[in-house]
Amino acid sequence: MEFQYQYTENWDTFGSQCRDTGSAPVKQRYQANARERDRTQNSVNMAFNALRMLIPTEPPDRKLSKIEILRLAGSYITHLDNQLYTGDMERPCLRNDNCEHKNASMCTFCWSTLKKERSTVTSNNKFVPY
DNA sequence: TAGGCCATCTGGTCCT
DNA sequence: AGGACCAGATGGCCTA
Repeated sequence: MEFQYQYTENWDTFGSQCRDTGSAPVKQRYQANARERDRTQNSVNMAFNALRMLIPTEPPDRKLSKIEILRLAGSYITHLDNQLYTGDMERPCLRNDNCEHKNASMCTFCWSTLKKERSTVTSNNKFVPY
């Protein structure tokens, strides 16, 4: 492909280029690129931002990559599910034997809460964050 | 400098 | 036919 549909803010300039090349598909491709940009920015990224807002972190404004958002969201759902299962919101949600993880370790979110509550965590603490 | 992350472009596929 | 969605490619930026 000789013509590169690089992003430009100036549609007038781009339009004239289209006319110069006499290529209608070029304009269609440009418009498709613009739609895809808009979809990525306004749909995909906003969804990631909305999901990010629901994930507690320390500090709260910690920067998360998209893959981290997805992984932590999954972990957080598991955390909430565990708390719902035990019905105890005060104690850490230790995993039970029925879940896929056989070891009784503390989840990231309980671990984070515990660290905030205690100024120091003793080295012989049996809980292992996952 | 290598690796991770991201935005953007692109072409294919599916849907209306 | 045109738009939405998706995945691969690419290049730029940032950080350890």
